[in-house]
Amino acid sequence: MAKRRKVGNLMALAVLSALVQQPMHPYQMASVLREHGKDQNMKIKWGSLYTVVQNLEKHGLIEATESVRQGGRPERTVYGITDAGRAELTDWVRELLSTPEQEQSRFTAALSVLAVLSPAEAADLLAQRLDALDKRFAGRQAALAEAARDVPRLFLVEEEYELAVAEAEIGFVRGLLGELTSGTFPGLADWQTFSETGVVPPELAELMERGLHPQ
Amino acid sequence: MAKRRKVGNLMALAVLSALVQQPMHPYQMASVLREHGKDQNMKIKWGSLYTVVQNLEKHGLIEATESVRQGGRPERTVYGITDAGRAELTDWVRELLSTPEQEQSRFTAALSVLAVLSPAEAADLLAQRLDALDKRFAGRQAALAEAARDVPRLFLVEEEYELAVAEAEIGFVRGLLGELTSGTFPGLADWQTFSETGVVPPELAELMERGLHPQ
DNA sequence: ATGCGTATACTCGTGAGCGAGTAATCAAAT
DNA sequence: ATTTGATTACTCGCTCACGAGTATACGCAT
Repeated sequence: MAKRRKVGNLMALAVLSALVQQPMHPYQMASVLREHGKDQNMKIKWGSLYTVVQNLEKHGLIEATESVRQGGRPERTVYGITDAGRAELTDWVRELLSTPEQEQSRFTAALSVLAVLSPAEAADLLAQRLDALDKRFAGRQAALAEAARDVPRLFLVEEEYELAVAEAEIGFVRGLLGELTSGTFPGLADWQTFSETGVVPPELAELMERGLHPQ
Repeated sequence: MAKRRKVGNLMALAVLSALVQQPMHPYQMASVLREHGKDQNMKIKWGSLYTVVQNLEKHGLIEATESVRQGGRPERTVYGITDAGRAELTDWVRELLSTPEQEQSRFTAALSVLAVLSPAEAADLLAQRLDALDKRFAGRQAALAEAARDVPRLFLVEEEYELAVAEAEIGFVRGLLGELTSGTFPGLADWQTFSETGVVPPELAELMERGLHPQ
């Protein structure tokens, strides 16, 4: 599934959703997005913003409505969403919502090459991560609670989701770290000797040959 | 933090980790990665693979050791990792492991524009997602259990992590869906009338003006 | 012996993504 | 009065990612 969108960048989604409210010029989009806390999850890349706006216009999803100049400032082109744009927006949301897609996280990548470090160092680094995760989580949770006082849930669900996932990551890291520090992680001794001497334990060597995930 | 890597693509990490085992040529890297189930999380893009290998060589992290031709096949260049490459690998893993970075997920993006759909449709789509998630989760869990019979935990942690996160997502979606179908989601009535009539409830209109996340 | 499908092993062109730079305006400070 | 620093508002050009295409060889059937 996941048909190719004319404009695939997720920033395009944000732009379309901003323009549904009212027409605006690119820089204003950025401000609005920032106000709505979208920049928390998605850093605003200036290059992308203007490229995306161009592409959206090229594909008729938005259109330049007017071009204002105030003072000696560079001219600002105001864009509005078209019917095609509105259609694309809802269709896109429908797809994103209904069909999960496995995305590659950097932490997953790190875990998949965990064996290049020694167990002790891995534990140390995981402890650092856990610390950072805990702090960040507390902050975000507080901010969410604060916002929930006057913003309806509907506009906070994405943050709730992120926090749910963050909590799961914290749990996982805490668990793994616990196993490493308590020494209950299975195969810890083999990993230890391998990292010290570079010697691959015999039962592992055989696995290397035939591949880890045989069908 | 997160200093710019000379080669930033995560496929480079996979390549380096493959070359730590033994020198090989690009196509073999792909095979090895596929055998180790890396293609599950990270689809192998041929263009990227060869670009990444080139870049790694350019920056001295790997080097061409020999160039074999067998039969009339195109010549295969065999690459080995350098000391600089080994250093980069461990340094990179250290960073990835210790410092969390918030990544933008497509589902988060979808949730942040949830209001463009009607509550009923949102519920319907979330139900579809939940279904897909459940199926995929069961499959992956079974595969993990199967693999765990002869592969050490050390090489399965990344899949355990993914499953932990997947479980959290399932829980979140199930919860949200429940609130929508049972009607207990706060502000559901407002959302409903807005989606039918396009009328923004007064207490919301005011929020729009001053921004959702004021500092 | 010849055709056909599949595995091997890349190459190349396109286009997307983005950081760093630019330049004007405005407010406050010296 | 003018220097400084922040805010507004973009532009440019490089790099990177990647899909689709290419071409050869091998095995198996006809």
